[in-house]
Amino acid sequence: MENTEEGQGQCPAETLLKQLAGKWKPQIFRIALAGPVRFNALLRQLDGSSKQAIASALKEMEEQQLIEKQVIKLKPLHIEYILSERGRSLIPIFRQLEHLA
Amino acid sequence: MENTEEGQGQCPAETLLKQLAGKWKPQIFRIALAGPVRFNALLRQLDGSSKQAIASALKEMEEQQLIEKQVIKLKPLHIEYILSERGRSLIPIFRQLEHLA
DNA sequence: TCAATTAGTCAGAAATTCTTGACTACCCGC
DNA sequence: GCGGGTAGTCAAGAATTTCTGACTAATTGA
Repeated sequence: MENTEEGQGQCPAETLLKQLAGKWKPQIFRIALAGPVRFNALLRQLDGSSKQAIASALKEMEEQQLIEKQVIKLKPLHIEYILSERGRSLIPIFRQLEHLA
Repeated sequence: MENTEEGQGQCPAETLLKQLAGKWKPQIFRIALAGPVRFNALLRQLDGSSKQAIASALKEMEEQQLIEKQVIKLKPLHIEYILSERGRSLIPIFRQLEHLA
């Protein structure tokens, strides 16, 4: 069944939990805390991950404005992902989640 | 493949996110904030849910000590689910998740 | 006794998510 | 041109999660 942008409007926390949770998103977020990340670097760091899963996680996180994509016009053409302003605003709650776990 | 208690030890936030996120857990948590809940009441409130999904969400949340099960020995034998101490300790972060969404 | 409500469990199908491997496209060095 | 690194996309199958419907079992009221 197609879930055509059908929102879970009753529960606001659910929205944010969906954006942060998932198989790879928490780790991507944690790594991005330390600075810009690149696609293949993530793939190497996240053991057992796949291009597809990383690409789709990054895409969703970009759509939800957690991260931003930056094209670095260098010799081999790099693409960096960094936390957006909204992403940075979630750092405190992410830290709390880490401490309360 | 069996995921035999293989932990995502690198990312502590992931642990908590997994416990709170999911299709029904955020809503169950939110409803439980207001007071004791019962199985069939949840089923009626959570539109589109199924016994199986609610039962398994409650079971997981109980294992993770977010909620507690209480048998009320009354005429038709009720079972109430209430937030445990750990569950109550997560209320502030849940509220923050709601406000930041 | 029959139907209804309580709280589930179980098996099978459907939906979603993830992994694997092949492939594209650009740039660089040899 | 060939191999290797950059960043992906696509299709197919596997794994996981969820829904549906049938069923259990105890209690209650008619």
